[in-house]
Amino acid sequence: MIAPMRIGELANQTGVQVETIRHYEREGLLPHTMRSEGNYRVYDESHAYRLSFIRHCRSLDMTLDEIRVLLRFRDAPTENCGEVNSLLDEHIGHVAHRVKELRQLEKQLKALREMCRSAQDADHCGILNELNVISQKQITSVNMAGHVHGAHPGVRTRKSKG
Amino acid sequence: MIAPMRIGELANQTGVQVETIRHYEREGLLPHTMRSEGNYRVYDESHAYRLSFIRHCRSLDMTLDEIRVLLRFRDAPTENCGEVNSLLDEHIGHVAHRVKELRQLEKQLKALREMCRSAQDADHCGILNELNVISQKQITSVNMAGHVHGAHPGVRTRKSKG
DNA sequence: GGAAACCCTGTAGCAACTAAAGAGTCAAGC
DNA sequence: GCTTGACTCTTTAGTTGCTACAGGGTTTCC
Repeated sequence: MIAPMRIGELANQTGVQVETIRHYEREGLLPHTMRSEGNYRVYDESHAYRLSFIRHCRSLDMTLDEIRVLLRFRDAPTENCGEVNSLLDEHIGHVAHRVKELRQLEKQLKALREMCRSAQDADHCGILNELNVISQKQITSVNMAGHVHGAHPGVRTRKSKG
Repeated sequence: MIAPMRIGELANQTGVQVETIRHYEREGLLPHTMRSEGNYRVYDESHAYRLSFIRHCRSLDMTLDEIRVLLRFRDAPTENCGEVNSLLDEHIGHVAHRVKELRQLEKQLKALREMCRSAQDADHCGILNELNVISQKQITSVNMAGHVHGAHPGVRTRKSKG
């Protein structure tokens, strides 16, 4: 039995925001669904699965483009999946690269932090001094090559309207 | 001797793109400078230092907001710099957190990759099957908490106009 | 004096959403 | 039968830190 549902229920079932679902439709990751008389989107279980698939890929930090490729193979089960493998290999490479970068960064930051173990006047603050001094040298040394991102996410502060 | 220069020379001296410099001015990280007769921005060494400071912080993956705070203390050298310390501590925390996340992610991806050691028909592809199966469980398990970002950077492909 | 190199402002694009405005739909209660 | 509230719709703008135009003005050099 295929239970039809509206976008709100799909959102509840999957834990994905309503706006995000509509966004995925616009982006072509979810199909344009049937509409009810009142022009509401109508979903069933298969959409829930597809959406979960997408979110799982996202939780693995894949881009929507990458996911698009995976969905293509998911939709065409007889095709050779070598491309799936190489996509994943590349993605693993990016993640590994970013890990290396961030660990280096962590080291640098901790060294910097050591410059000022206790709070003092800012003109004696080792941190600010150090940031001033090194400036010239390593600009763009850690310049986010690859595709695994910098230090700041979507910063979902979620201040909400509580 | 303070050598005045225009934006292009500042860009050359610091290795920062012209547009980026203007961007920092708009964002209030660099001051609105004097203008020449022809309405050109006029810079001196102090601007170069400030810009290098900013870029160094950026290379440490700080946000412009964080850098704004640091600049405030850099500009007011007599204030207590405890906030500088805690800003850095927080930032280190975010980076460390993201490193942990990414290493976990790397593990997951490698495990996933093992599901399909050789290319085969997609309906037998262990990767796609696995992505379908796990879907339900760990949605939002790696959900980019903190502020150290996901797997994809500004993707500066830098295709350029060579 | 004319071309090349530089600079200006303003706007739009990237990724992957998130939020909000302004309107329509639907179920329940009085 | 009418209102209230929850839900949904589309469209648009905001987030971050730039980057890349378009369509002009200025300077410099030959």
